[in-house]
Amino acid sequence: MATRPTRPALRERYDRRRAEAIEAAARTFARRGYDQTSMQQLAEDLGVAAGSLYHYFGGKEHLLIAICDELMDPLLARAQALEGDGLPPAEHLRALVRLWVAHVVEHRNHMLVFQQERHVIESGAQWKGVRTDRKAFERLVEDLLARVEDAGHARYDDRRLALSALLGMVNHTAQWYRPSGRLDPSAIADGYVDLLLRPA
Amino acid sequence: MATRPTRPALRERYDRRRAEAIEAAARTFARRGYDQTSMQQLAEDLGVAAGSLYHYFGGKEHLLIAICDELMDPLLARAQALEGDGLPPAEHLRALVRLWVAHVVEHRNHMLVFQQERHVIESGAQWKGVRTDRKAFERLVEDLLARVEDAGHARYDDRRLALSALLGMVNHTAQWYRPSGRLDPSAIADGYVDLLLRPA
DNA sequence: CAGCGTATCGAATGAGCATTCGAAGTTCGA
DNA sequence: TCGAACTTCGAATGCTCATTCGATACGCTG
Repeated sequence: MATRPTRPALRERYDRRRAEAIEAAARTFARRGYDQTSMQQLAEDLGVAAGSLYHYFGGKEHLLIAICDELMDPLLARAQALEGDGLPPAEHLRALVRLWVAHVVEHRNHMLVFQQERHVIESGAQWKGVRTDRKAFERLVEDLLARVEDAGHARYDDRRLALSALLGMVNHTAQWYRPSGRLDPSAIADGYVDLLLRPA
Repeated sequence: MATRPTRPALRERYDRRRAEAIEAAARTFARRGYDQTSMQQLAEDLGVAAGSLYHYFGGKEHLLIAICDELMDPLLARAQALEGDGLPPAEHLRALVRLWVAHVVEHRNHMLVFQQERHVIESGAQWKGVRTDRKAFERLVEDLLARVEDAGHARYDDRRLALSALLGMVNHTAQWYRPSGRLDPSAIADGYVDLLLRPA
C-alpha cells in the first residue's frame, strides 16, 4: 500500500510513476467513465499489473481524489497569487479568467472527471478538501465581481447569478475545447470577460 | 420484457408506472450516480421486486435512454414551436432562454444525469437520437444568435463562443438551482439574456 | 557484493450486480 | 364467471471487478 520511499534517490521515480498513473487515469476516466473503467484497464494503459497500482494508491477512489487535488490545488494557488498583484478590478478579472480558462483547457480530462463524478464529491469526508478549495475559489471570484461592479465596470441585477453564469461558461469549456480549434485559451477567456464587463 | 399492453384500459396504468420509474431513476441516478445505483435500489425506491423493472424496460441502459429522451424531446419541440411565433430576434431570444431555463429547472435531475453520463451518450448507436436532438437544439440557438446580431442587438467577436457561453451558463443552472432559492426561472433566464444582449 | 528497502507480479478471493425465467397472482372484457 | 392478457415475484445464474498477498526480482547504499 501507498508508501513513499524514504530513500531520496527513489522518490523521483516514485513521484513520476505516480503522476503518470494519475494522468492516464484522468484520460481514461474522462473517456469511459470512472465506474466503467477497471483497475485492470488502467494497469494495461500503463503497462503494469493490476496489483501494482496498489503500491501507489490505497484504492481506486484515491486516484479520483488525486485527480481532483491536482485540478483544484494549483488553480486556487494561482488565483490567490494574483490577488497580490494589485491590478485594477477589470484587468484583474481578465487576468483571472485567462488563467482559469488556461487551467481548464490544460486539465480538461481532470475537469471532465470532476464534473462527471460530482455526486461522489458532494458527500463523503474524504472529499472535504476538494469541496473547500472549490468554495474558496468561487468566493474569490465572487469578491472580484463585487469590486468590478464597485468600480463601475459592470452592473448586475444579481451578482451571484453573474457568478454562476461565469462558472458555467468557463467550466463548460472543458466539454468542447480542442487544441486544434480556432480559438486559443486567451481569446476564449476574453470572449467571456467581454460578456461580463460593460459600463453601468 | 418491455411490452406495452394492447388493451387500452391497461395502457394508462402501464404508462404511469413506467413514467414513475423513470422519474425515480432520474432522482436516484442524479444523487448516487448511474453505475452506483443498482436495479435493486431502484426497485426498492418504487416498492417492487428487482425483476419487475424488466417488464417495463429492456435493461438498465433503457432507463438512461428514457431519461435523456424525456429531457431532449420536449425541449426541442417547444423551441421549434417558438420559431413559428414570428417574434423579433431579441424577444425571441428572451422567450427561448426563459423556456429553456424553465425546462432545465423542471428536469434538473434529468439534466444532472445527462451531464454525468456524457461519456456514455457520446458513443453508441442507441444514443444517436439523443445526440441528434442536442445538435438540432444547439443549431437552433446558434441561428437565433445570428439573427440577434444581424438585428443589431449584440455584437460578438465570435458567435460560436457566445453560443458555448450560453449553453454553459444555462446548463450549469441544474447544478445550483433550488426551488426555494431567491430567483425564479424567469429571473435567471433574464439575467443570462442581459449578458448576451447589448447594442453593437 | 550483501542486504534491505523497494517494485512488480498475477493468481486467488469474495462481494456485488444485471439479468433471466418459470411460477403465481391479478385484472379486464365478454 | 372464465380465459386470456397482463403483472409481479424472487431465487438462481453467471459475470465483472476491486482488492489482497505471498513470492519474486530489482537496485541502492554501505
